[in-house]
Amino acid sequence: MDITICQLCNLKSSAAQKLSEAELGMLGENCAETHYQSGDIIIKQDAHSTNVAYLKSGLVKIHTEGTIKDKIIKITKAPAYLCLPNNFGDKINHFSATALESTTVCFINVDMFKKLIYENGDFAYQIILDMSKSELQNFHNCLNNAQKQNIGRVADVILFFADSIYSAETFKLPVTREELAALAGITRESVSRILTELNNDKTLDVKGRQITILNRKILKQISEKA
Amino acid sequence: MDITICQLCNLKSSAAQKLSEAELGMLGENCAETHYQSGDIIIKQDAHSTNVAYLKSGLVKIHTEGTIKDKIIKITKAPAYLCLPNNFGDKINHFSATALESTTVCFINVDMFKKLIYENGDFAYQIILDMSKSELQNFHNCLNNAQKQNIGRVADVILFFADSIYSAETFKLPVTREELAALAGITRESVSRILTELNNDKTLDVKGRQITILNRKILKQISEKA
DNA sequence: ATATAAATGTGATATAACGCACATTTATTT
DNA sequence: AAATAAATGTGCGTTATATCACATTTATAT
Repeated sequence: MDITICQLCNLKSSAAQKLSEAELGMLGENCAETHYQSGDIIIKQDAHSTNVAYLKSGLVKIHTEGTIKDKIIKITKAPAYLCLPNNFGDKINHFSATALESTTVCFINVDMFKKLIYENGDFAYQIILDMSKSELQNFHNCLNNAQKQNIGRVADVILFFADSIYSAETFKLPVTREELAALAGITRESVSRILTELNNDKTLDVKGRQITILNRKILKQISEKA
Repeated sequence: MDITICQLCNLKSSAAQKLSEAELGMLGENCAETHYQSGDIIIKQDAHSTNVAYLKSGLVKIHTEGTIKDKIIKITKAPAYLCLPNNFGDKINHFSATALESTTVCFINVDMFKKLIYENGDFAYQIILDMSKSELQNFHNCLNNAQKQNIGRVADVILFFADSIYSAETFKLPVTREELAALAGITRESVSRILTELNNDKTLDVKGRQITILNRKILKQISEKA
């Protein structure tokens, strides 16, 4: 395993920011940085979880390979730990993670990570905070996919990219229509039809993967009520 | 706040089992035990979260009050912390918790809980383990409700009660058809129709809320493939 | 014990969404 | 540049499920 200089890293997680110089030194000795291109698999479902994955830069999708179709659980932007729950308990990866753009991931030895939790309360608390936020986010998504009709789900996904990923009213989708469908939990065809409809409405401007929100108010209404 | 004698409690959480006598003493001084009857609200959505809720005995539903209909996120059996993510971050309850039977809950001062995380690595690690398991469970539910058709969701809920709650092939549902529907994310009418169907099939024996699994193999198949 | 409310079952109808087929556009490869 | 593959859009029939309406049973209150 390569040695990484965590002390000099300017993309530390909120938890790692709580570590002492000595602890960062230990972390660096048990940490390997890896680069991925769009489409590369970072974490493979059902494999044995060997390391904690920290997404230092880039964008990934967390997904499960179902018997029939893929379901995208969520899109995660750096900085973030990837699927921490994979690393505890049964230590089997319950999900896959795949890069959606050029990304950098630090793999941290689980035992070292555990050691830091044991020894540094500040670190442990930050991890708990992270997990709490992540779980609430997941609940939100889950509810979303449970009680809305298709157009509402699509509106929600568009707003998610605009607000949580790009912080912009215009952006290029990092996913295919197929993936957008897997994220919203609907079919590719329905995504197509709905985007066409929202484009005709002048709620969105859709040019391939380039999306511009033209009427945020309406989009939000659709997301909330439909 | 009443003083509770945590040292003598024989229903300690896996995390609390890691505490020293002194720490248990502190915990007891910041802990109040409350009893609830079926239907009583334990945690109210949107309220300010003031305490960590530990479910010492009983059964509760975690739910959100949507604009139109209620959605039951999950059913939680003692022993378990109730919605830990509510207590960190924004400290607003994102969910409600309501008793489904006679239950006992210990309310623990958040600052004390935080102190224990900071000071006792074993405790912190157990909490992280708990949260990991809980999150994986939630993901499972979420996927369930995302990719199955109604009969599969109902089969899943029945298997959940049989395996995770009662560990028995015959049991009395602790919920109405309406709540069963809110849990499966479908309508009350669909639940009725499906239970009738499974009863006619001889997959289940349905007598009101008394359910007996007659053909587990088929039920499992339905749960997995439909 | 009777009255009232809540929970449940079931038919008829409406509708959202899927699945299929195929045309068309956009990427990728050779 | 040409050829191949992948991604996307769209019409149409099918289907699962919601919704509405009302009968019936079960629970709760008076």
